[in-house]
Amino acid sequence: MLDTAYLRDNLELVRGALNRRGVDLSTELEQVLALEVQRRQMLPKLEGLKREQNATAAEVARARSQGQDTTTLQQSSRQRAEEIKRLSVELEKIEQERTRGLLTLPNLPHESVPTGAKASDNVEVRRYGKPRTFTFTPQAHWDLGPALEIIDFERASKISGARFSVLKGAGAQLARALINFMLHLHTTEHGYTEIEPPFMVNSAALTGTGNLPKFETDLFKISGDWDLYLVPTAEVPLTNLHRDETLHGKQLPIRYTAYTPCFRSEAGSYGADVRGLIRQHQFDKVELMVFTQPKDSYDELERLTANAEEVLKRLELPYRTMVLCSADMGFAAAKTYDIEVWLPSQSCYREISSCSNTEAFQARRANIKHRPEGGRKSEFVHTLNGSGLAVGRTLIAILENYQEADGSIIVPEALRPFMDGRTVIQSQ
RNA sequence: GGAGGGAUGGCCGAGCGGUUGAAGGCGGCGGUCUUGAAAACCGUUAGCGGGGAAACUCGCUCUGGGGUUCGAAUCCCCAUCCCUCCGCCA
Repeated sequence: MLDTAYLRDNLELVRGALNRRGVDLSTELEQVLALEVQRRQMLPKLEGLKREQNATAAEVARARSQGQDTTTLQQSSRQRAEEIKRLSVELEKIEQERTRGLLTLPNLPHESVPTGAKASDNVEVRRYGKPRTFTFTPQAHWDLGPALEIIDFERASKISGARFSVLKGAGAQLARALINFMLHLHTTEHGYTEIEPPFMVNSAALTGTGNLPKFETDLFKISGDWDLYLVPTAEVPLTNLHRDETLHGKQLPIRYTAYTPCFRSEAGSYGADVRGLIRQHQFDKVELMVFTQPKDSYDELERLTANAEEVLKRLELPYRTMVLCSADMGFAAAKTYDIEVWLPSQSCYREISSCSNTEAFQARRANIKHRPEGGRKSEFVHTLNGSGLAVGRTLIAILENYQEADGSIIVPEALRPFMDGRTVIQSQ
């Protein structure tokens, strides 16, 4: 959510920033502005009436204690009460609409974000490792997995449908090892506290992160008389951990990591990545999440991104890091780095992590503040999140990058302690 | 699923129609005393939104929403959450 005071004072800046996103939001913006003007006209009027009403009530009490007649006072007060009632109803309607409008406006891109119109305008900022040269034609994971009997797509579709998968034997073990490896790295070396959150969240939590009200169709909602959705990412429960709280300045930064499954409807992605594990309705992810003071948030974004990249370095997987252009960023983000891992079968880099600074956008929605040390006034924190990493896609990258001519998979060294010392995955 | 009991400031806890934004305690902050500290004592200490350069000032807030009333933390209704007991249960 954008700050209305900032919006009023920097209208042209806001217009320009929103335009950079490549969608025309001027109608929504004008509507919010008009409602804001109305609100600021009505508020003083209403407060004046309330002040009079309070004074009258005190007067009644005083007159009574002196045994005086109060019927005239009470009469005028009763009339004023009606007027107050009428005005508050009107004001509430205006505020509701204003908030609704505000909730549908995306975050403003940071000034360091390159302007662009599409994904191909994203800018590479660094690259790690060299894609391996194969002496044979590398297979895709959707061939390798079933051949090794560690991924089963057919049985998954029997029990759940398309875009689901079953991991079996060494495949299941590999996924579990990846989760443990990532959590171990982030908790012992990167300073994150591990959280196991609920895997279902309510609509208030989803509004806090920006998934609602605009993107309900991306979510799986629990049917029946429940205000619950399956988590699309651990970002939602982690960010909302401190909803409606004022944190102490010295507590910050707070760093959380969590493993959760993630559930996404993938509405509108028909035909895209239909094969394999790339785009599933359910996938595992280890998430990184930071609450920080505003002045530190861009340093923290670099740190968090480096923490995610470290996973790939340890696994010796080639990757590149992109800064997303203004049009390719998510709704809540002010700046986003995507980390893309090399997939030999596709001869290209594919997204495996997305690390964002949302600045105060989510904090304002979720009402998460902090009181700076020594400072009097509380202010909103900045929140950051990133995948550290998507487990399914990491598993794909390992299968494809570590495959041998015979279809077996070498287990990356860093992972072996988490795989009971196993060094290779081959068919039985 | 059934039967009860709760929700008050950072925390504990009083208040149960009229200067109560809220006693008291704890905690925090400042001071006196002390070589320093502790103890003791004194003082101070909620948030949010308007207006104002500021001093300050107005409004809202006792889980949330609605109602009664000139006036609600206090009375009534609804919701949410928590607790206890019973049933069921990984």
